[in-house]
Amino acid sequence: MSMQDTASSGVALWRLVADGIERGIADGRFAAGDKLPGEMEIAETYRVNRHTVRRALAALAERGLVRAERGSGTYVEAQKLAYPLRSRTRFSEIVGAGGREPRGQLIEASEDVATRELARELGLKIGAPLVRIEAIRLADRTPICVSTTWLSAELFPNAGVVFAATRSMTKLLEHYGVRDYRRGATRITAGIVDATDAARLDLPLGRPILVVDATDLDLDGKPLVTKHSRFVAERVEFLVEP
Amino acid sequence: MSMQDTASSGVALWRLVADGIERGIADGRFAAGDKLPGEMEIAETYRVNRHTVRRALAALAERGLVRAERGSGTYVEAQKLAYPLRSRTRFSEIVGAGGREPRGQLIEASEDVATRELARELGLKIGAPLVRIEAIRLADRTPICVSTTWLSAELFPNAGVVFAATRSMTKLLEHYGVRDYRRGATRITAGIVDATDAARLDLPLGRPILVVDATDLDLDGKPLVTKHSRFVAERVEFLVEP
DNA sequence: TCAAGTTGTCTATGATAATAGACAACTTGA
DNA sequence: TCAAGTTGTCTATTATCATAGACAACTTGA
Repeated sequence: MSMQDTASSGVALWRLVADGIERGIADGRFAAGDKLPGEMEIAETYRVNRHTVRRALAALAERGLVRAERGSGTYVEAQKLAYPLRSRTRFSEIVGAGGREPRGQLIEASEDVATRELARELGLKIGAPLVRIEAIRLADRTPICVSTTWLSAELFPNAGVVFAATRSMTKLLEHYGVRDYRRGATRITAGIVDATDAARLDLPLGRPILVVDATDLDLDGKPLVTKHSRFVAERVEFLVEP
Repeated sequence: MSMQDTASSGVALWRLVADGIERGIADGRFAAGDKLPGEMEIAETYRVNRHTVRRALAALAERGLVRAERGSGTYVEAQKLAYPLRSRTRFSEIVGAGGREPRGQLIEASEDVATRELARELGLKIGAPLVRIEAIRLADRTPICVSTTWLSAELFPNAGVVFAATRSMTKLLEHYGVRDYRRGATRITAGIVDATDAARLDLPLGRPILVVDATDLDLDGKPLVTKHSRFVAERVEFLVEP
């Protein structure tokens, strides 16, 4: 097939194929990490030579949207989420700014008691009653991180139920009358994903994760919540701004 | 310059040029009937070869958006004026609805006497005194039609002078107290432009014209005026609505 | 280990895109 | 009438687009 057959549109065939695949990624037909159909299969669906498909895939790979693995297939490369670390950090706003849809999902909510570290972070006494929320955050359909959040059970009774309903920490705090809050100390380390998180993050074992410990404060500097988050390293990129 | 130089976009250069010119037509930078810049000038503005510009213009000409005239230039082809044929037909309203400026121009006004056909159309006796008005109508600066209009000289004395002043048949009738009127029988045929009309319509000899004979009636059904109009076929399109 | 399926690379061919130059044919205005 | 400017047409060259076939290199699952 030559460009004449497409009514001589002035647009190269490989570009049409590339646009089609990109649309498939954008609208979720091909999710991040998914394996695309084989080059031969794509060639057949678009009625085009395999080399033309390769040209299209090369263009997408150039932009980092897909990644070819010899002998295995071509995979949708999850674009890294640019995650600015500022005093005011809202997951939903960050994801939305990237043109993606933020989602939160409750995994588990339970009661807990403050260890010495948790007590210090939250300004409570050791053994104070806490609510522990295990949640996962996604951009579009791609898991970005799982985080464990602790709140004082006395200040935020039934916080687990509220989070399950709102799916947003910001809205949870609003529910208890917290109009605004800001990020306190943030510590970042790295590690290897464990089996539990791997399953939750849809990630193979052995992959690196970014571990973030942070405490959010109200405007008076009083601790509200403290979190222990594990980000998929290959899906996120922290931006530290001056 | 080759396609590589445009970051290998997969879109042919001539297509980009064609799209640019088309946008210029769409947003009014180039009005209908306007002469486009010369091929060389376009080539310089887009930094492409003249032949690439010619390819772009050929694509636009294929779609009827422009028309090249050897030795003169390339012109924006006036889109055909959609001319609905209803019982209430006002040239100025039809042209205005298309976003173009209607104009009328008196060519000649003279006295005449009713032939048998004119007498029948106007409900007068053969030989009755008439006013004959020769006028041309334009949309923007493009001639659309020339029409010969006959009115009773007794009912509309000095009609020629009034039309020269008002340049509108509707206003002429208003001047004589006719508040409203409607279209009676309309007959449409086609023919070839004669030398006189060709000059008036700025049209080469041999081009087809639409010939419309119509009589306008007042609200009681009494004939007011009868017309013999010659429309430039390539500039107008009659719409017959149920 | 092996077969099937995948991506990577090579050669080859024809059509199209884009460039370049030259000249013909025509229009316009001085 | 003439010069300048316009579009039309021709040849020619280079690069890209698209196709086709063959085989290598690799992964995966049986």
